[in-house]
Order: sequence, then C-alpha cells, then structure tokens
Amino acid sequence: MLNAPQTFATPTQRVLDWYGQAHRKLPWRAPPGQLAEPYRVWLSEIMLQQTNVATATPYYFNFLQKWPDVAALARAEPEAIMQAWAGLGYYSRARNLHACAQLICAEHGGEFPRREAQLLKLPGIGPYTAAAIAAMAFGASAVVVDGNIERIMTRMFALEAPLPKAKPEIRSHMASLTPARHAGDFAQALMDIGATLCAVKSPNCTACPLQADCLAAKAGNAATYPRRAEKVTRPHRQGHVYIAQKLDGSVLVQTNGPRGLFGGMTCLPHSGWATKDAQGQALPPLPLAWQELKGEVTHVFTHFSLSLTVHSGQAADMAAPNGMRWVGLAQLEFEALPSLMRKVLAKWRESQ
DNA sequence: TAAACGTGGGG
DNA sequence: TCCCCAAGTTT
Repeated sequence: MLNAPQTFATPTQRVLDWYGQAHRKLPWRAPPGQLAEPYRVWLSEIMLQQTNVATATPYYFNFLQKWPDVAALARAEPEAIMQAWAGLGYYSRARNLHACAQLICAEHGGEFPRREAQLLKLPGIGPYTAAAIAAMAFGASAVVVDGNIERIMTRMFALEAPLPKAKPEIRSHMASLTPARHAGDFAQALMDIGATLCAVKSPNCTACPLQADCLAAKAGNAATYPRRAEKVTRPHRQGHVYIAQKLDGSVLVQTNGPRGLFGGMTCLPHSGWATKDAQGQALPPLPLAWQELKGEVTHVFTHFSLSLTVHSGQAADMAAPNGMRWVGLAQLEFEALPSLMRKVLAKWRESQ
C-alpha cells in the first residue's frame, strides 16, 4: 500500500495532513512531528481544563516566567501560586498543580512519569490530561478524549446516546482512529478542528478534512450533536460581604481553607452562601456602623448564581478577628483574590 | 453517578 | 440580556 492517493487516505491520515498545514501555533506546542516539553504540556493542559485558549495564554506565560520548570514550581510558596492563578477559576487546579510538582520532585526525581497509568495517579491529572501528556510529550499512542473530540466523534458517527452515556462509545471510536505514531499531533489536530471548524453552534463542514467521513455532515445536522442530557436549572443564592477599613486604609480579609469554593484564596469577610439556610443572613465580622452600598454585586457560577449585598464600615485601630487580617490597600492587588472579590472591591471603590 | 467547582466571551 | 459553554477532575 505505497503512495496511496489522497482520495483514498484514511480519516486519520487526512487529519494529520490537515494539521501539517493548518494547525494553530500555540506557545506550549511543538511543531508537527515533534514532541513538546512535558512541563509545558502539563502546565498548559491544566490551565486549559474548561478554559479558553485566549483566557489561559497570559497565565501560561506568567507561570512559565515565574517558574520555568517543575522544580521551581515545587519550591514556590502556595500563596504565590494561588495569587498567580487568581482570576482563572477552578482553584483546586492551582492547589493540585503545586501538589503535583512537589510529588514529581519528591518521588519521581523531578521527571514526569512517561506512562499514562502513572500520570493518572498524580493530583489534578485525570484521564484526559494523562493521555494528552503521554501522547504530546512522550509520543505514546494514547487515546485522548476531550470535549472537542467528543463533539467530533458524536458527529462523525451520529451517536444518539446523550452525554455522558455516549462516552464509552466515543472512546472506542477514538481508539480506532488513533495512530501508533503521532498520536499527539492527531489529538491536537482534532482539537484544532473542534475549535475552528467543528464548532458547537455553526460547524464549517465544507472546510473540514473529515467531511467525507462524517455521518452528521452528510445528513446536514452536525450542529445537533452531541446530544446532551437535560440541563438542571441554576439555583439563585444571596449573601452579604463586608469591607471593613481602618484609618490607615487597610482592609479586613481572610484566607479560605484548602477545600470548597475559593479554597486557598483570599476573600473579604462574608455571610456565606454555600447552603440554603445560610443565605441572606447578615453576619458582620466586627461590630461597626455598617453602611449598605446601593445595588448588589451579581455573579454566575457553574452551579448557582449569587447576589451579594456589600457593606462598608470604618474601623478603629483594632486587632483582626480570629482567622482574619488587615491588608494595606496597595497590597490588596497582590492577594489571591478571585474575580468575584475583585468585582466587589471595584464596586466599593466606585462608591467612595 | 452526580454534584461541586470559576470565569469570560460569543451568539 | 440571557444562555451556552471551553483542552476536566475530584469526591
């Protein structure tokens, strides 16, 4: 089977050919046909979990500059990592990133394990990321399945089972297509196709190298895949947040424990919003003459939306309550503040 | 298995 | 404005 004409090429070969000439150039990527550095693949893959390329890219450069390799990252202060991650969301990724770096240095001699099964054991590395690192950094013929590839497989094979039920079937199709060599390029090619051609809303089938292999393209209904289970309605929650300021300008903050929403991050004192019972109950951290700011701060999370009433109060030169601390106004920007808290502070400043 | 876990951009 | 959801993992 030498020199098979393009017309008779396999879908896999068509995708690899397309990648050679149409691939996106991304900072963590190796050129087609080459392997990328494990540290860069890992760092980018963690950042890209549920996160757009455009959003993750500046964070990737910042991390790489601060911590050029896994040993440097392992030595970093956890607070510095959380601060650098602030705004990216899903903060358990940052905590696991540090734990993973330390584990690699302590138990793997500072080198990433090459085998998928061993990668899978590391904190923050699940089935997708383990396969991606094994394929892109080590050349393994790993079966990489992310959201893009799920979308492409359900369209190519017109899979009617709704996600996540279709996942085993998707994986099986992807396994059949994955080449023995260049599996990393193949996966990245499919992700590029998913991002630029096989889009969620209006797929560009005529430009797709898989058009001839795609049942949904033939049927003209690609946009209806993947089928999805019914979405649950997002509950709404309420809470109160308190900005206490001393005469020297410093503001009262607290650092969250490692788990749960905003785990490991810096927050303004607040009433809590995690449970239905706790919502809306004002619970100031200090007995001050609190003033309520006009208008609420709203924020939408994946699993609930939130309205926050903002209170401001002038404090005398008093000690911070247990578990809290005063932070100078100029130092606030260097805290690991999630976007919600920055939003609250912005509203407060604009009310001053 | 299903829920928890952030955020910003696009239609 | 509102809804959807993006290179998932953990519990």
